[in-house]
Amino acid sequence: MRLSSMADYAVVTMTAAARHCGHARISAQQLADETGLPAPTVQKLVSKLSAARLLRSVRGAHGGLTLARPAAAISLADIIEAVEGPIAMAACSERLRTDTGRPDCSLESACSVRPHWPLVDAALRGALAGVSLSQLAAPTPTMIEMQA
Amino acid sequence: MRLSSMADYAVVTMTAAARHCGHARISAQQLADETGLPAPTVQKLVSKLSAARLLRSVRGAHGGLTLARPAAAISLADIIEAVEGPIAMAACSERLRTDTGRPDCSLESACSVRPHWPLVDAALRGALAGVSLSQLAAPTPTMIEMQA
DNA sequence: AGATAACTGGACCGAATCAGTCTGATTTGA
DNA sequence: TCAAATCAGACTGATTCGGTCCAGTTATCT
Repeated sequence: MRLSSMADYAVVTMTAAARHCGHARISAQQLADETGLPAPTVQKLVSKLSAARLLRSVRGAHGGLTLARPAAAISLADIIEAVEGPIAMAACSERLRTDTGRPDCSLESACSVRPHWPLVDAALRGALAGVSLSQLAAPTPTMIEMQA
Repeated sequence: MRLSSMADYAVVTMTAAARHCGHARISAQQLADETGLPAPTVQKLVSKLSAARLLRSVRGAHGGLTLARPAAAISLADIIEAVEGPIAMAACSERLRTDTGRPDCSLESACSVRPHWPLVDAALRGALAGVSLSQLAAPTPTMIEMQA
């Protein structure tokens, strides 16, 4: 139940970017300086975040990064999925949607827990989707309401 | 956002134990046979689950395991925390409650995201606490409602 | 047009965590 | 007293992950 370090850093990076939204474009190097994260790590992160359409990047001299959407329209679930892939608690629930049907869990079709995982995943994703980037960027913690 | 294999197996093991609740005590070996998991792994799991007061173990000849509480009173959050420790998304939110205050994240007090993690953790835990073992043991998936 | 600045994508390596196994100690019932 | 079964800890091998570096591409400024 812990987040990977990369996903953690991604949240910090997006929060830093959100503070500069509306101002100028910000470079990956600048984000690294502000967050204290190593520059190559930030570069790797912004690549994934751009591919997921959370950041918009402008190349060339005086290029940089901006949020692709307003901070209120970006959720914690978006950020985590951009870096870690789809939210799936159990290995078998991830395979349900991705691959060839080749079994790796010895139980497989006989597993009674298996059909329940997608519902759990959805519940978890709902909780994370209820937290917006603008809430995370706020200096004072705000109430987080859960939604179905 | 993925569960560790051990936590995954713990859910499967608890589900198997729930199906025997009310009947006789069941041995760790029996659980291993039914779930298809290696016996030493199941032993390690039941140790943790017993320490967390989710299973009650009876030693000696004709000993075995039973649920410590009715399946409806055991939540997915209980099982996961028994195996993985407290639910904490970010490393720093775990340290908030556990240790000496020694910093390992270079941002520390200046980190603007930090105060928000406990709220996220609570939201996530709430979602997992809403899923009971009796729901997981049911052959047909049931609706999972979220609660604050 | 040339040079510079910035993002893009991949390969690579060291380290830490984790899954799994084994062995010995403890407890209970016959 | 013997046998059965759980309990607790250390150990090991492998997989994954964090982090870095490099070459390539694109756009602006002089």
